[in-house]
Amino acid sequence: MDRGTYHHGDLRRALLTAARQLIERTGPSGSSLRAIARQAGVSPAAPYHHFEDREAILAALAAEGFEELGDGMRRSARRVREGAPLDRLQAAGVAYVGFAVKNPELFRLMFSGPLGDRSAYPELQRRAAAAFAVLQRLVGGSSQTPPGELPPRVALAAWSTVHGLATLLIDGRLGDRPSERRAAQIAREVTQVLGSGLRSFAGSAES
Amino acid sequence: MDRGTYHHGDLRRALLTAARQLIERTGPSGSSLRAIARQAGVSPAAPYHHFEDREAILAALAAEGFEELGDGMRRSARRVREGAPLDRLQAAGVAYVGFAVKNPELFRLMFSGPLGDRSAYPELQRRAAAAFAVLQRLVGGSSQTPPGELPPRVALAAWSTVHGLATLLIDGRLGDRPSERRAAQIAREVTQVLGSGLRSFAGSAES
DNA sequence: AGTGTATCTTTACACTGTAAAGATGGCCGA
DNA sequence: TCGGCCATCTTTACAGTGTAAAGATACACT
Repeated sequence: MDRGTYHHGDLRRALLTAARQLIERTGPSGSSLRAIARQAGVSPAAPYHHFEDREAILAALAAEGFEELGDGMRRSARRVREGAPLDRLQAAGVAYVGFAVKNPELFRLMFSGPLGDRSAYPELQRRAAAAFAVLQRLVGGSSQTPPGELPPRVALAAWSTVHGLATLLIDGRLGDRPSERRAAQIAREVTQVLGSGLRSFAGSAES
Repeated sequence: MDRGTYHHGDLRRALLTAARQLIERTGPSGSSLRAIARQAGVSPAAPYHHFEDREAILAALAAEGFEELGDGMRRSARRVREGAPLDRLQAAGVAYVGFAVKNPELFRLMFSGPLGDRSAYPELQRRAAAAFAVLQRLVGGSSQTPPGELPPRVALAAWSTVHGLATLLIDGRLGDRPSERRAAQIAREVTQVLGSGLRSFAGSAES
């Protein structure tokens, strides 16, 4: 088969990498459909044979991002195998923030991106849920929440904290964007505060 | 004097309210400069006499948002005057989330909005810092952090948590966007987890 | 080899942000 | 009271955008 070796040779892939370069270099405003096509060396209308929309390109990009984010958290958590469960949760949280600082524009796209109706991209939702499930498993919840349901409050608190810190950092709301090393340090400090809270909840029943 | 009663009668104000309506109704993509001008009943080029840019309009809108956000937190915190400091902090956090759920598009604009170089709008930064100072005061820090400096970790953790929860909620990442009442309940639950963490930190020295 | 069809290009249109030049009408000094 | 000034708004124009429609190209399969 080897689909994707017709005229250009996997233009779909080429468009995605072009888009990723552009979005990280010039922000979402610089990654117009035409610019992406230009970067990939094709005409402005060529992408329409591989994607519904300009939005669809961005949605595919975001889906990739969620995949990487989930992988990163899993890897980090596994590296502290000997540690307590909370240490593994913290490692995943630090990885979460690290991903955001390393790919700020992609991260923005993945969340508050210009994707209007998110339910139009089920694949995107699926991968986003999978990324969150990593955190949730580390908190101790057994299975993943079906999309649309609220996760248990502890997992939600953990997610909120790292997510909030990540967006505050990349939006420059805490001063100039920090280096990855510095970001990791900040993330450790903040998650430690949260960890104290989680420990207090260890005994209580969850609603 | 009464500046702003020339031909149209305070077009600047009219443009801002038009923009606010549009952004909340049709998202940021629907609030083009031309659409704003149309809604205000003027020609597409008229806004340029009151704002540098399309971005400048959005920046002014965001600044208003921060003002309202800060006021809302202050008001909520003051209403639980008899409560413990942590209760007042929680009230402010719930107000933070409430504001986001009530004005989702404005909230998005205020933070990860399409404002490229945020340092180009010092007024915006000033008001954003003022809003954060409210949270910081409630945590117990005495004065406000100069912009560019990292706030003490406890205040940062508090901010991160409510901010993260707010963005997760309005981005539909936790299922359909909840009602204001439901959002407040979720916010209370999450901030309670955080509160346990803060209590544990009450005695430690802060770096 | 010949044909079908996915892929890509060309062309076109409505829309965007914004620059430049012209029109309008309220305000201030005479 | 009047004349002129100048802020305000409009008109016109241009480059860039997303995307629809029709035409060209070249691979794949019979």
